[in-house]
Amino acid sequence: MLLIDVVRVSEAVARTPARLGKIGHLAELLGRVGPGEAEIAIAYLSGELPQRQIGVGWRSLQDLPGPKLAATATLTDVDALLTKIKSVSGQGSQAARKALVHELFAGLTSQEQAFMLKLLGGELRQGALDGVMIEAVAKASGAPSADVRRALTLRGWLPAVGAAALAGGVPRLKEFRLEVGRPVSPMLAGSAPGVAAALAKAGAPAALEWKLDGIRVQAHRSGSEVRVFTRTLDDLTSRVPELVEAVLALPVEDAVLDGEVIALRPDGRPHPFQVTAARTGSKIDVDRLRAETPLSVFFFDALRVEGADLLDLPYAARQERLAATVPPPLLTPRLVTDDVAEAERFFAEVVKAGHEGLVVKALSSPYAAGRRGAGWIKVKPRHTLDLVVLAAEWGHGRREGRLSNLHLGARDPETGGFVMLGKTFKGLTDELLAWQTERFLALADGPTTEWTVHVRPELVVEVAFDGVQRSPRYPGGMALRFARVLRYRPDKRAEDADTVGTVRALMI
DNA sequence: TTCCGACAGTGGGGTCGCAAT
DNA sequence: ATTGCGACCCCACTATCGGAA
Repeated sequence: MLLIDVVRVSEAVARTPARLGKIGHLAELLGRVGPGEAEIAIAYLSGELPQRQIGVGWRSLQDLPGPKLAATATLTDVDALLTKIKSVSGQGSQAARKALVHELFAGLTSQEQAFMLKLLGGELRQGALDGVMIEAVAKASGAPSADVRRALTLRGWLPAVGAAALAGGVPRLKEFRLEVGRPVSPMLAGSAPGVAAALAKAGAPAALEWKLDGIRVQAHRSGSEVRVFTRTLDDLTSRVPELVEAVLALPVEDAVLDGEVIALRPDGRPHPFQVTAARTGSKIDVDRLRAETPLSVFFFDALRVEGADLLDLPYAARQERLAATVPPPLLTPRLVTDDVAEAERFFAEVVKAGHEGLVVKALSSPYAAGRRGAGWIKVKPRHTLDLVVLAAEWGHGRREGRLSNLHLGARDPETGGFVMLGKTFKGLTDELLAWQTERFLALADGPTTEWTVHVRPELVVEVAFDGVQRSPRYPGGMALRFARVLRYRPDKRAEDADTVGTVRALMI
């Protein structure tokens, strides 16, 4: 199949707003792709590469050669070149990689170049990712989408699942099973503004588990072999020896467990997330780091124990198997209750202990991987500040032509100026985007670049955030974590905004 | 007919490893 | 030694479609 065929379908999908329409376009193409190229087509059309990452980002995509006139590149040709690009590493590799990227683009028409640019830049934005592609694979293969979804849960990679479905339908999909050593798509949590709302969603009684601010881990053990995977199914094994040892010490030969690793201080309170991230992100000199910043692990689910798959069992039954497998110090603290007041007390307790919050879990829900359903609901405390808008950046995609991303500042009473604490684009409705674009242009003042409009510091905005973290980037040495706009405060002036001192007092 | 669950899009801060400067 | 880039960790929120109620 030619690349141009895929490009045309991608463009049609992007033009079609209706999901069913997108699915129709995708399924039509999947119906005519050959078995050798199905995986490539599915990957490209869901914005991914069969190679996953190839070490080429936006910077490596500058200064590309001009287009060819005739579209002759096949999917196989392009795939082979991408594999070659990925395989290049070592001294002088950047020049070699650049030459190969050059070669790739020189063989494409301008239409194909535009597509590859977006695909490699991770910005395909055609309104179809895994969720839509699952339906397209189902339609093209004749298999129920539930079977496709189930296979994806167990395999974690849709192009492989889709190719199998197209080649062999339901029987081939049924061959995907939970395998020790191969990661499963992890179950994710939705969110609720408070404990009571979360209990209402999950249905009482529900289980409340501590939410630890660390790294999600899926641990697989088969005999003396242990492997650990992250939320995105990357292998983390070599970076977390403590976890490997803990799993090897369990009284089972065969298990798949879900949990969180976190760096705790000697007094048992958690380090800031940055400390855990730095520790789990390092693969050099892990033994030395381990002595300085040991990791603890807390498990909260069991997907398989001694040959028995537990995914379809209700939460309560999985908990029983977990408790029978893992010693109490390695279990995530939890409480089962239907009493809102008791739940609120538990929430206050976990926050006081320095942790992130709670995850509220329905007792009956199976391990529904990959979807943020109502089975698990997270609850976190929320801070707010009144900050001053210092500048705004032009948006992209559906926010094109609107000033979108706000630069937020706290008042500095000593200098009379403002100290930038970070940016946010979250919480803005279309109406608010239109309003602020107009307002900011009227307030424009100071240096204005291609992307940024600086404004007179007059508008006060109420911002919610999860915490204040140490920052190497911003002048105050601190930044807001997960900042989002709640509302503008036309009733407040810049002199009424919160000060740097207030923010500093919130830093961990 | 209305409601609501699932999805895609729009980006945020921080850290590491690696290659180039 | 320092810097820039790419890849991953953590993530919140709104708009929209289409099936459920």
